[in-house]
Amino acid sequence: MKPDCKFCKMKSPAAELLKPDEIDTLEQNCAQVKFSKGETIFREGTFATNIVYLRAGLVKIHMKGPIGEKILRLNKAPAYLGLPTTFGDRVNHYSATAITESEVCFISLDAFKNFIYSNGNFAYEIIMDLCRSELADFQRFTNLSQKQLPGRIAELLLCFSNHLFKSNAFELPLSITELANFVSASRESVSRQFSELSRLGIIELTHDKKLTILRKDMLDKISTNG
DNA sequence: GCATTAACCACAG
DNA sequence: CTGTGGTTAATGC
Repeated sequence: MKPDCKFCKMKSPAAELLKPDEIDTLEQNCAQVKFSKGETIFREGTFATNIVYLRAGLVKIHMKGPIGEKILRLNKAPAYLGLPTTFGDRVNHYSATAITESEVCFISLDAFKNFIYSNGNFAYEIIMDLCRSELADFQRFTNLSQKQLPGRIAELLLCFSNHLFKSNAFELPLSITELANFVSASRESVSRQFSELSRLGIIELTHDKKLTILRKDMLDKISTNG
């Protein structure tokens, strides 16, 4: 699909700083693709030949661990999906899979590099973006490794509610098994934890994975004391 | 010891 | 893929 970068409403903060001639270059070096739920956008172990930008949708970033699959984070549009995997090495160190229908722009690596060399403001935005996600990751991984399971689950639900969906009611974007891979726990333990939270009246979870947070105050407490 | 936490196994829906 | 029950190893009081 032919992109229309000039008038794109989903430009990244960095791309907003590109000059008109650079936008033209971007347009000529960018391909827009739709992915449906469950489709792989790029796969661990394959060559990373493009910059991948998520302009719509929700994506999970995941990699194979010694035991099994590990979900590293969820990315909501707008976001670059593969900067570390593209600049850090020639092969992808992780995979990206669409969780909802998604729209992705593949940008030629050379064009993107040239923007970084020639446009300092652009480069600065990219660095900020990378730093913010590194800080968020540091926070998440220390919390993950030091909180007990109830705290990890509570934190995850609060994150969904506060940042991802900005609502107290939402549909769980991942299966229980995936949630377990996300918080580094067994699927059985996660399942039990949800039962427990329901039993205590803190959440309500229907069979079609619609979740409502009834007692956010309790979740906050569990997340903190985790 | 005794209690708690969470993984592993098995089996049913 | 989920949910539950039984069992078990590790850890803390």
